[in-house]
Amino acid sequence: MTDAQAAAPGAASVRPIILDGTSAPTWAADASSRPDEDLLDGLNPQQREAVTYRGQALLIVAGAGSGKTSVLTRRIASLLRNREAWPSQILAITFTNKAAGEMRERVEHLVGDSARGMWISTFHSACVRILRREAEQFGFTKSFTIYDSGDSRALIKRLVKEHEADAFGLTPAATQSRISKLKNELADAESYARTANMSDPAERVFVELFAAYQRELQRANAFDFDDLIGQTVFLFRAFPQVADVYRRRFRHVLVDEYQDTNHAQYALIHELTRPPGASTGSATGGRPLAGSGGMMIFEAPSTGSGTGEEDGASLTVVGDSDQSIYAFRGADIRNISEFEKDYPGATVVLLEQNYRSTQNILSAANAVISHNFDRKDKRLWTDVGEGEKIIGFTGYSQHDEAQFVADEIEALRRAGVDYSQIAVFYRTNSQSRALEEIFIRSALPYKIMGGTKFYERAEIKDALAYLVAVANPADEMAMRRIINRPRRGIGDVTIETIARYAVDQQITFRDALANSSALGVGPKIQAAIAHLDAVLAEASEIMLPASGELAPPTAVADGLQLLLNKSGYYDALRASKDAQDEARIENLDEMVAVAREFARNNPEGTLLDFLTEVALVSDADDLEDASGSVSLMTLHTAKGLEYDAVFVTGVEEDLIPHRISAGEPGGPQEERRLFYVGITRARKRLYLSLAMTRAQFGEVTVAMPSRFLQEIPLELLHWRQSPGDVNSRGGTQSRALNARRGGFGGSGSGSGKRYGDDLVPLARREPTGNLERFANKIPSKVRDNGDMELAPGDRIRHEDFGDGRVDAVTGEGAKRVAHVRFDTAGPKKLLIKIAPISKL
DNA sequence: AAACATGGCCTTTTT
DNA sequence: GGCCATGTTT
Repeated sequence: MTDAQAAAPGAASVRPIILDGTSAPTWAADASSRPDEDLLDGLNPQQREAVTYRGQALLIVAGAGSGKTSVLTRRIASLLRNREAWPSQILAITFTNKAAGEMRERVEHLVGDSARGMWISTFHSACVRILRREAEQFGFTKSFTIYDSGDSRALIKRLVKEHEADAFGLTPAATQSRISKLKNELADAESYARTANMSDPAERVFVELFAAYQRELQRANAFDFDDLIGQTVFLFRAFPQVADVYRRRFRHVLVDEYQDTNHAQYALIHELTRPPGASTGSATGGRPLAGSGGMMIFEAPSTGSGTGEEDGASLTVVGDSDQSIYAFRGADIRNISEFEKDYPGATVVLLEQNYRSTQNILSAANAVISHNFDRKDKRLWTDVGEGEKIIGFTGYSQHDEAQFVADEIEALRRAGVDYSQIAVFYRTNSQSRALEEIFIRSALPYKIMGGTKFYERAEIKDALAYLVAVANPADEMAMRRIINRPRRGIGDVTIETIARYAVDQQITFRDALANSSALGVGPKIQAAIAHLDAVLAEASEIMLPASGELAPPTAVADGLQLLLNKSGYYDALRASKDAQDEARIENLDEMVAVAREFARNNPEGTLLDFLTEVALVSDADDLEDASGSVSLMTLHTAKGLEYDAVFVTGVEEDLIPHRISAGEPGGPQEERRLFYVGITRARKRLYLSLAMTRAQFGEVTVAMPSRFLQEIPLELLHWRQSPGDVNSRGGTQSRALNARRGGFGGSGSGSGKRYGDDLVPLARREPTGNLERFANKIPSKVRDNGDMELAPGDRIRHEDFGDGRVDAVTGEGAKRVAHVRFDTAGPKKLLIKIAPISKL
């Protein structure tokens, strides 16, 4: 979004009619001609109310799958269609960038181009936009850097070391999380010091660290994630006239996922929706009127709306306290539960009808969540019918469990369910590995959502640090990161020499490089420094042309390419013998491609825009679609999404509920909500799976079924293989060696309440095998069958599945896939290159 | 300064 | 099982 759009009509001088929302909308008498009639099609009465209600404050309590996104987008569309608001007067906050993109798309679909100029973004993105404009007001520049948690951890680590804070038991991680929590409460080092017990030396050191951290951020012209929100609030409070600009501008503020807002975000919303004008009093503005034929007519400024004062923006929040899963990062459920107190006169609309899931899935969800004692009772219902039973499965190991998931996905696929309509959830990111291994072997297309891996790779962080060094020369962290990458023979001693020189001369670290001859370092090192300085200077000419000029769209990509080439970064990787460095080159090429893609999508995008996007949209998956692939993600990432078929894996004690949260106040309840969120993502089919053993950092541990499983009524759940089946004597057989059970093997024998019992039919079991064998049956060494020639009819032997016959071979080269019918394990697809198979 | 070896720690979830 | 920090060697 450009500033030109941001400054669309109505920003300060023009104000459209705000309907008096205490009673029925003004067009109610003439329903037939209202321009938003079609927006109400297919909505139930509560949803209609949520779309059409006009007033200062509206809380929409939206149960899972109750159509809240639809309601929210239609509400925005109706404001626009009825000419109650200009696009530029709408601020909609979502939780993720992905959700923001989808909402924008849906609103555009409803109202077309007039959606342009709306702010639909996350809290963080919105605050960046505000801060970039206003940074000069309080000691920053608009080219500030955004520190992600990795960056701030690195900085804190350095400070902890410098302050020798570890002697007081302050680890970098603990310090970082404490600072983050405090910032979420809008505390700073001074205000915290006033309440802290300063006779405790550890407290004193912490306060010192906190203050030093904040100083360093300011010096580097940088904000961390929490600052983006907190400093915006600070800005609004310290400069009311600045705040008023935004208060006048945003007349309709809508916040999704309100149950997951923290105090700082709550305060921000409060500041934004407060009546403007207290500081300047010049509350004037023309008003556009809805004219026939879509013409806008502007009324002369009038004296306000009755009271003589301007109202605050109207606020709409949407949330569901049963889906609050971010307390760990400061989300305060009271924001939603006390909304009516915070906004007297607020109206509440309840959406309880679910349009997503079958009754069986909903009943299970209701049953689980009802175990949370501290909630208002709310029951989701549907009229789509019972649907399939929930399928349970217990694997012998995480790989066995993963194999079940893979097999079942193939079965769904054969039954006509598209891969893109299937998702696999897990509690912790590390669980994805076992699934990935099996999926790769099974040639099952998948996509990991939300894992920020790409941008966390060292080479990508290096590339970004080069860009930051150009964009924000004050950022010493970035400079320190790149100064010896690639190796230039510049070690700690030289770095400290430069840093000292910079302090002495009162210049930045970056500028100190320009005086390499004055540093008193050896000639080789001096030349290396001068070269780096020259490369950075050349790059900034490309990416940051002199004021007035506009950089060409390709500037960022070109500049990055130049930096990587002339710095010697590419050369160093190419010269390396390490096989991994080849992949690093590919990643960097990918990074350049991302920059070019960005230029295509944002022809006017600057280097800063690019860095902002990368910092805030850091998971690349938000940008790509997952069409044709199964989606893998954590339960947290799953919030807000829905799929025809959902697998919730690792439903074990110590995983969900996670062992760390078990002891925390409110922890088990939050974990239950997390499980609830997972369940309610499913439209038609839900699978709950677990493993009896799980390898956690080398060690194999025995896992117990999650307590949450017992909260699901027996009749809703069909165990394909229950925990009891697996625990029974003789039950340590690998599933892979068993005949395919085809949906009747387990026969629902186990129950959620009889784990470990021995009363399970054993007929189909074979007597061999032991637990260790299955604990980790994936060899870590890379296998390469790339050359194996296979043709339909060939007999093969697989390490786990036994003998089978090749039905067909598809794909090319490294991606050749064998379709094999195993004598006992049934049909499988195998990636030939890596499958543990041999020809017979 | 760089390359290599060892030992400790760990893992919750994310903008 | 892997990351990171520290220590040792060249």
